[in-house]
Amino acid sequence: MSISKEELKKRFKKEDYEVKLFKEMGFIRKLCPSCGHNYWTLIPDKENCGDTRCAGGYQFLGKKGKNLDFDATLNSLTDYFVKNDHTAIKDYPVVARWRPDMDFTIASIADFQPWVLEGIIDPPANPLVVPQMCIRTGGEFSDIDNIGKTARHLTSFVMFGQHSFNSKTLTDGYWMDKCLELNFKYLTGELGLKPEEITYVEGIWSGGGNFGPNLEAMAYGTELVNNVFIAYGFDNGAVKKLDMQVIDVGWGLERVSWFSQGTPTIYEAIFPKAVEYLQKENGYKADHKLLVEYARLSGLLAVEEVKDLREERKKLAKQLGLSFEQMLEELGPQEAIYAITDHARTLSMTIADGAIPSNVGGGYNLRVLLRRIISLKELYSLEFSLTKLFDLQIDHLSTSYPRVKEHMDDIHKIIDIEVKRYEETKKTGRNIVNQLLQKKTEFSFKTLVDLYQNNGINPLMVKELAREREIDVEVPDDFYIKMEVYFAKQAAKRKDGKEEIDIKLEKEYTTYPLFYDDVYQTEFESKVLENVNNKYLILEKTLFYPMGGGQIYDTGLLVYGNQEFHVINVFKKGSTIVHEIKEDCDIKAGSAVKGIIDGKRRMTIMRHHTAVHVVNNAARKVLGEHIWQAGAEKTEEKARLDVTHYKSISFEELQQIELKANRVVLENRTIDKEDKDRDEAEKEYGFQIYQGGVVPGKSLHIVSISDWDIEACGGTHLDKTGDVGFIKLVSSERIQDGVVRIEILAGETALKYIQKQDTILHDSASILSVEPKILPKTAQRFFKEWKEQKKTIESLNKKIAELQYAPSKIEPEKIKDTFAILMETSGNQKELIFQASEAVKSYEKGVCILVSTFENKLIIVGTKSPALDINISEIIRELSEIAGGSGGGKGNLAIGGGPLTDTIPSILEKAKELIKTEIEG
RNA sequence: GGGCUGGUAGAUCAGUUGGAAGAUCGUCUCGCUUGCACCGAGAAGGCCUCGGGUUCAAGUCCCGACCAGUCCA
Repeated sequence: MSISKEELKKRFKKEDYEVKLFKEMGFIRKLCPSCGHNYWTLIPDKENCGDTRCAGGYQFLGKKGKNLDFDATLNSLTDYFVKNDHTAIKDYPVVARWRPDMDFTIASIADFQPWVLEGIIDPPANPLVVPQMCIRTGGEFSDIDNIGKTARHLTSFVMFGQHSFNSKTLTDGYWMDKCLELNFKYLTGELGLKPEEITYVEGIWSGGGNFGPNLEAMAYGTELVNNVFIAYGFDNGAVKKLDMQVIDVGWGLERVSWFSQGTPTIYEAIFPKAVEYLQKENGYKADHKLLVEYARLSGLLAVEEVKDLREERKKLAKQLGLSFEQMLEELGPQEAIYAITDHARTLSMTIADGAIPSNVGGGYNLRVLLRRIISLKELYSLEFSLTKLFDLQIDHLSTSYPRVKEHMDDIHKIIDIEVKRYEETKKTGRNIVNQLLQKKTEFSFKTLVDLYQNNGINPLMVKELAREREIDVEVPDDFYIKMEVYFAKQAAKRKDGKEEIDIKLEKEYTTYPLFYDDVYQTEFESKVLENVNNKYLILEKTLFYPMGGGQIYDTGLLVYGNQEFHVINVFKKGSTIVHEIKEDCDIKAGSAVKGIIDGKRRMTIMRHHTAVHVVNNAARKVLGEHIWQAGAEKTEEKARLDVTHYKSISFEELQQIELKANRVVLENRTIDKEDKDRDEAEKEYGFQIYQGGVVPGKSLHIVSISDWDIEACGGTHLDKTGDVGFIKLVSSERIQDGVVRIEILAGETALKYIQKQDTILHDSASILSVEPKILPKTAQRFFKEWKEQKKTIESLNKKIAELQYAPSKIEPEKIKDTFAILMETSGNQKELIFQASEAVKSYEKGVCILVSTFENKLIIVGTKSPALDINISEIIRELSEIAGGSGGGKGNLAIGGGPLTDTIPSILEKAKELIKTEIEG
């Protein structure tokens, strides 16, 4: 399926790239001797393609162009493209809830995958532009460690998407000629470049099984924008033209802004205030000349090719006439400042859109970012206020992305909690390392790996702590790389969505969903459109709700003449609703059938579903604005709702949520349901409607509970909140860091649950013969008494043993100079141990073997004086075997036993014999 | 999504091949000393997270649940 880039390259000839613009302007095609790519230029004797490495680094630094800051760049691009017949649409959240395959939005085209690109729904406009904020915390573009060192990489950036869609039905778009014309006009007209300063480099873009030509615009040693034309895909190994051809141009907004300002790095071009704040607080003044020189050359860093930049940077230091150490000392703090400001910006953006730092998924990347901020701060002893830093970045983002400011409180709160958590981790880490240091002075590689993987203590922390005790711990230079080798990479098994039942339909039908019209209806009449294998029926219209949106399917009957068929599963295949029948069913296509759904079951499911919507907002009201739905399930038995939250929900909070939810039920609010155009709905209500993940389709089923909750939801809902009856929150658990699950019951299931709880309470109270309301107090009293009495018994037993086994009270048998006490007694194992040790205490040479029956088994305990040299463990083992068990011990004590309770006499007999043999011979 | 680690006194943690639950700090009492980590003597404080299983015997071994921490995609 995948073909190498080299092979793809052969498919594209000069003609495939020679757009109208090139012909009209007289661009000529040349081959770059440095990188081997073909490129287009207006200068006949141009020596190279103009890409960073070919041109010897960035040439625009220190050169002021149009001087557009972040927001001005955004406006400039938007205005230009709107003027040129594009529609500017609202950006999508950076948390990619509509994409099960990714955590964060990583490109503007991601907004339209999969449904638009697959032709299932139309794009919101065509052509369009979208200022899409994207998050990239690693992967093929840059390692997180390199942020700040490369002058150009950010973990969050705006991909200003310029998209044009072309298919049989989408005819308003444009293709390469127009795209390059627009591109050229923007670069020359708006950015003020001279035509001959621009080169276009030919390339092949490929991704996700598709590919196409692309032309990168270069100027002053930097790539400004890549014009990608997704035109081809594969069909059974053969190349085919795609039904939907898309222009995917992602303007790197920050890159363009940086270019126009010519600052040393992208960071001071985009968020100068935050960078300045950190510099000022620390009295840090970078050597500007050095910085510019470094930044110019930093473009040459082979970030995309190697993970570890160290070797590359050593070469760079040499070019700057510095030793590597000197360079680190000069630039280290500055690079840290860049990284810190970058990370704060990304955290602000992501948290605003509902992400939470955690230990799984995308949340983990956020945790790493925050921990890096703190580590870098400590490493360079930087002084600054985190709050102020975040405030500055929130401000910077909020001009163009006002929602960030709206979530300012959440951002501060979540950061605060996460910082505290990190401090806890470091504290326990310190304890563990210090304990290890008391025991040993050497740390093996394995120990270091364990500390890192299990406790989050990185090797440098170990080294640091060891140094305090003047112990040197050797940390390999390439620790992290070694570690990866150490753990042969476990192939991550991606769970592939859901198992879809594979049935072949003659064609795709659009089943009319009756269940939206009147949700309380239970009977309908319809016509069979197709019967597959006498097992699956397709109807013209149906009341049966198919599995989807976390709501379980309906069950019921289909009646044909006097025959009844049970519907046991209902699912959607495209726009067709398929009914699975339990019995063999030979109803022919075209027949009229009557459908009856299990109304009681449906009603329960609807109660649960509506309850989930009610609880969702109640949770938001109680816990905070950062609450987003992270999953839900509604069945007949119960409903559950997963929401994003940074800690466990307390019992009190759960009760508060329950109270608020039930108030909404009692207020009997109206629930409106309407189908709305997707763009219109998004525009009107925002992305908040996508609580349950995005539902495909051009139009959305919007369910709104008056003044409470609005969601795009394909499920069936009640007309009034009062119909829910009553909501009971059963429990909450933290299913992972950052996500809590609430279990919800509604209506009769809720009542039944309460009754069950009531029974438990009633039964417990009657056992103790108390009123239920004083049960806790009574339980507490009993528990306390039980503990006290346990202790009393223990101390009494000790006393009894002392008295009972005093030398005056017992008559030991004398074998040579040894006193032997062999007898049956009563008590549990612990009591026998007391007794036996008490018995031998008074003798220089004594041995005691006690046997007791306890819980239908024999317990045998033996003790001896330290001075007596016999193998007590062996004796007890032999005796225990008589009882059908085994035993053993160590030192002066041995314990054993067995199930045969009638063997006591023979055990005592044997005991005497064994001891005699041991002592006498 | 895939792993890994841990849960024992109020806190921080020991606990050997399964065989009598421990230390340090803190608390309390007494003594000494007027003091901001003083010293001495003593005491209280444990459903060893929970539920199963194996065993004569489980804090310890096996399975499951819950809680917490952590690493990687």
